[in-house]
Amino acid sequence: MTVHNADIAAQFNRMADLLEIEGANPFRVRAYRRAAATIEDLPTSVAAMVEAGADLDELPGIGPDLAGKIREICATGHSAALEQVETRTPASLAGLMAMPGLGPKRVQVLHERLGIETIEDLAKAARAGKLRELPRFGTALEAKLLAEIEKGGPVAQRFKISTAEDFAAGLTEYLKSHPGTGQVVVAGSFRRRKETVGDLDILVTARSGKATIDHFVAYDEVEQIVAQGTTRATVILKAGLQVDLRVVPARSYGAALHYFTGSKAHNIAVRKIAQAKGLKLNEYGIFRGSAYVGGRTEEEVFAVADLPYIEPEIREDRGEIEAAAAGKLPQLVTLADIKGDLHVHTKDSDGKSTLKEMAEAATVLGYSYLAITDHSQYATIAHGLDAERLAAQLDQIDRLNEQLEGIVLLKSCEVDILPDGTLDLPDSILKRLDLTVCAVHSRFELDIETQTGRIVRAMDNRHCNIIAHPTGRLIGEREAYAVDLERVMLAAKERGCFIEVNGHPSRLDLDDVHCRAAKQMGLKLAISTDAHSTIGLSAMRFGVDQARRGWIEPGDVLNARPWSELKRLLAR
DNA sequence: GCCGTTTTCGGCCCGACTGTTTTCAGTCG
Repeated sequence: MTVHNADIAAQFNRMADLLEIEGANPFRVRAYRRAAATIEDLPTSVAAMVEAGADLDELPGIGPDLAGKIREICATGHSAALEQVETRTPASLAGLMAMPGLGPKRVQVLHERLGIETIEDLAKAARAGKLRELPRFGTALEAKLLAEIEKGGPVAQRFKISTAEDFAAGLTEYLKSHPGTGQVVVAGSFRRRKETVGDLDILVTARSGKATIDHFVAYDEVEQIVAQGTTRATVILKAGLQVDLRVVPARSYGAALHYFTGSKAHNIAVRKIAQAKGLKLNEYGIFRGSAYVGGRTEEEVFAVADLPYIEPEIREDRGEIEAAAAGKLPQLVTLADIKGDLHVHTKDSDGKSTLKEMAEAATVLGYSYLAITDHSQYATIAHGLDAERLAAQLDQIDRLNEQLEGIVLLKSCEVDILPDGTLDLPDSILKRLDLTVCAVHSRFELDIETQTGRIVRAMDNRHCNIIAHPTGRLIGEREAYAVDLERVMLAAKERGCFIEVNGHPSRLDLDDVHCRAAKQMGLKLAISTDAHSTIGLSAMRFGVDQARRGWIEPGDVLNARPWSELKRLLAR
């Protein structure tokens, strides 16, 4: 039995939900949620830690009690304490809390007074007009819940960062067009550049909140106005994306930007520091008593806590505050550091653009090299290259390089890792390449041992340089295949191989947590786009964002180096 | 349930909006 970190986190989150419904000590509830978040963010397997006899108390928010529950879940798959709670409070009630308008108190009332346990029970009671009779329920809430259920219930839809960018751009422009509007900035997880966002949090400075909000809710993409006051409003766009707007005065801009950028855990940690210094920090500024003492810029907010500016991408309370206090913040990699792209396709396999077009587009981006990595023969559907066609392409690249100025095309290939872990092309052709990118595109269903062994075996081939999109996941479409990434990364480090951060917004593979793990083990990464056209080259920014979330610095990145230096690193 | 420059007990972040209330609880972020 494999117990995943997500399984443990799910049990702790359910425990928190059910205890909250029971009216337990809110700080106890918070302790379960905090522990769940800690475990979810952990790049190593908690089950493996338990097996190795590691001290779980070392993890933040995990004390003796929760450490015991973790060990129990790892050993048995479940927690007796949770089962105990579920005998009193059905687990399905946790699902009811996902309904907008229902929190722990109302769910408790529904359960106690009407015996409601499921969404179906809730629908029945709402249709019978029974909800309106309950304390602190009314006809408005009853109708709202029923409408939500008939719409298909709560779907915690998340949007890819690239999709969110589309909506954010249009909205930002629209808001800026309103007279009297000052700054307009999208905060929240969007600003922290998470791979997906659940909603957009937009912050605006303006003289009149009401005028700004009236303008906001009149946006032609608005489907529904969820809430509308004088300083904030919430709407749902026709595409289903929720957008929250907050209006603050200019002197609160920095404090509000910090507050609404989050993450929540980061904010709490900073606020605690301010509080310890006798100051109050909220979205309106920094206050001593009731006197405003700052908050116009984010720098002022951090200064209150004696901290330097912390980049939004790492504000997750994963050690950034301690690093800032110690003057050890990473100098995060930026798009400007990137010297070339190491994973792109052309018309020769399944791309849309020619070699020359790709080279020219890369030149425009200021790159000094571009690795051409068309698919190998196994990928028949992608018109993959066999040794003969690849040889012809290599000759063509040689000829093209003689004409090109300011950029060099690197001879490469995205070679399939076959089910047995061998590579899809013979060494006789691979040895002609400047570098070889290897990837899994088949047999995703293999068990974790076999899949991991397959990838490690591929790296045993001395021509293998970079493992592309190491988990194969497609965000919102396909789960990662079962693979022990830690073992893959360690094997890569031992063999002088590297791992890719695929910048395609549907992949972003490695994820942020494993980028950080790679850095900690001294494994360098390639940030690549997997572009299938000249337009695809622009996805580099998403890869860089993901790497930044993983604390990656230019020195950790293969393609932040000039080709002469990169070439030496690739020799194995 | 965790945690400690307030250290083994007593705290634990804070404000806006809604609906239902007639001064505020519940929810949300």
